[in-house]
Amino acid sequence: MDETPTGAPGAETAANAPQKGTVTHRAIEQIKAMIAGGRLEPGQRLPTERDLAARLGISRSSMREAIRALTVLGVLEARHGSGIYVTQLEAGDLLETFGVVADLSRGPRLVELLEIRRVLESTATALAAARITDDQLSEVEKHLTAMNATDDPEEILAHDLAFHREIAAAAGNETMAAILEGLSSRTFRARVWRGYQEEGAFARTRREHAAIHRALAARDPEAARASAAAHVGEVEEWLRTQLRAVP
Amino acid sequence: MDETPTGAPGAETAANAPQKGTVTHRAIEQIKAMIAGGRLEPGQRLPTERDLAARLGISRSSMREAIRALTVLGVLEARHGSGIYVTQLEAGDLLETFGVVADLSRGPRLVELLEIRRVLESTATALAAARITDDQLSEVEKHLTAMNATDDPEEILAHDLAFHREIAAAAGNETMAAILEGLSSRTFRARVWRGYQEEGAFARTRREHAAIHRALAARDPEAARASAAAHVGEVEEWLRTQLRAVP
DNA sequence: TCGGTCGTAGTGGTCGGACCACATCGGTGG
DNA sequence: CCACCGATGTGGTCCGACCACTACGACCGA
Repeated sequence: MDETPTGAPGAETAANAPQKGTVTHRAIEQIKAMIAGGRLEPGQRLPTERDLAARLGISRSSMREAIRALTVLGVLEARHGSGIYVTQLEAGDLLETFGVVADLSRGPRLVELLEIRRVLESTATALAAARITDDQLSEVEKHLTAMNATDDPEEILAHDLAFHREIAAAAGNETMAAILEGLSSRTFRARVWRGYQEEGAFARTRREHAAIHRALAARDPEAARASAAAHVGEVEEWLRTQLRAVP
Repeated sequence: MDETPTGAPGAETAANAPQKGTVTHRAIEQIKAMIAGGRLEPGQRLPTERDLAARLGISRSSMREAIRALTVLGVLEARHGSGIYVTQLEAGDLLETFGVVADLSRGPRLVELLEIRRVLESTATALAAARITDDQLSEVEKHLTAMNATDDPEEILAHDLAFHREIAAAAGNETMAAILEGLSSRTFRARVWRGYQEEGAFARTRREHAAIHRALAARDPEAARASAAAHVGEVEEWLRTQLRAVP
């Protein structure tokens, strides 16, 4: 796959790629390649930092930077005193960084993100309407009633998040659920939500949630898609006018 | 705002976390917070590694790991000999890592990713049908004809990618375009595409591309959405049967 | 004066070593 | 048999040195 058996008695394995970018970048690519190539399975333990560094012929410092980067990306997981492991490479592991995108985006980007969320959320809700089990539905209802039973913004937000999370989970596409999770991350949600709810949108939000739940209970994908799209669309439109007013 | 007059373990220093996780993790959060809080603008130059390390009271090594991680995430950009800068925080900068997700996903995850691509691609194509300019349309046509004029798989793939890239760009949602870009990254596309095209799907692909182009030229969003969904759906369905056959 | 050249200071990139904090496992003694 | 404890190995942190590159200004020749 990547060997270059050209002479070179000294170096054997992995000693290819002349000198692209930084050595750390090279190390990152090597490890990613090992995983993509199946030489490292999810959950498997890697050699020690010192070993890895020696194998690629770089210092431990540089190797640590590479490992740290992959850790932040959700590809690796370092356990102090134990070792370095490949994550399960589940959607949740890898897409956690999606929240960073949402948190650092501003202005027009926020609207774009909401547009994407509208598309995905409506699709997920439609799928959920067709697949949701009774247990999952009752879980959704739990958060719905809890959300309507309090007026503590923090609590409302928490149940709101859980409400949509349950629906996304019921859609059966973990990757989609993970992305939606990122698009609803605490900070992102808080930034937009705060202003939105301050304008007395509680009642409207409540109606929209009720409509979504009704569609789910009726197992009506079309109604579910429409109500979810409208729900996100309301926030989206509000944000759009906000940006127009205060550019 | 947040001076740290050396030492003083008593802890004051506006806005600082006690001692969660690793110091590197703390540094990452601090820098992210600085950007999210507007204290660091896109394109702005950061203090030197040595300075930053001193300010947060950590070693340069740890600070370097933090910077490296943020660099890989597309938040920062290090220029050898010059300094460290905040990226423009455009969709492309931050979502580059999305390609990693696509490259490392396997099995059922691949289908999920294609499902997401189908949803987003069809939406983007529909939007493009309503907004595309004549110039952009001719650009799309260029890649379409070039794609049909050769039988070199590599070249076909390149023009295929460009074809969809142009359409995504015409949709006017940079973030969506960036995500789709990641979902069509070279390696991801190559892994799925290769097998798909080996089964003589060229003709079918050609027809589907023609249909998409026709819808765009007619400025017909509905037709565009349908043809794009069908296009991705074909690949998706093929992959689904593949996984069923060889689990 | 103008233009290019060359030093030099400052920056990120790399390295090696040292020590600390924690997890794990085996042996020990009850 | 179990609880304890120490040894060992691992990642986490720090330090100091040096290299490679960039930026900028002083210098020199035309």
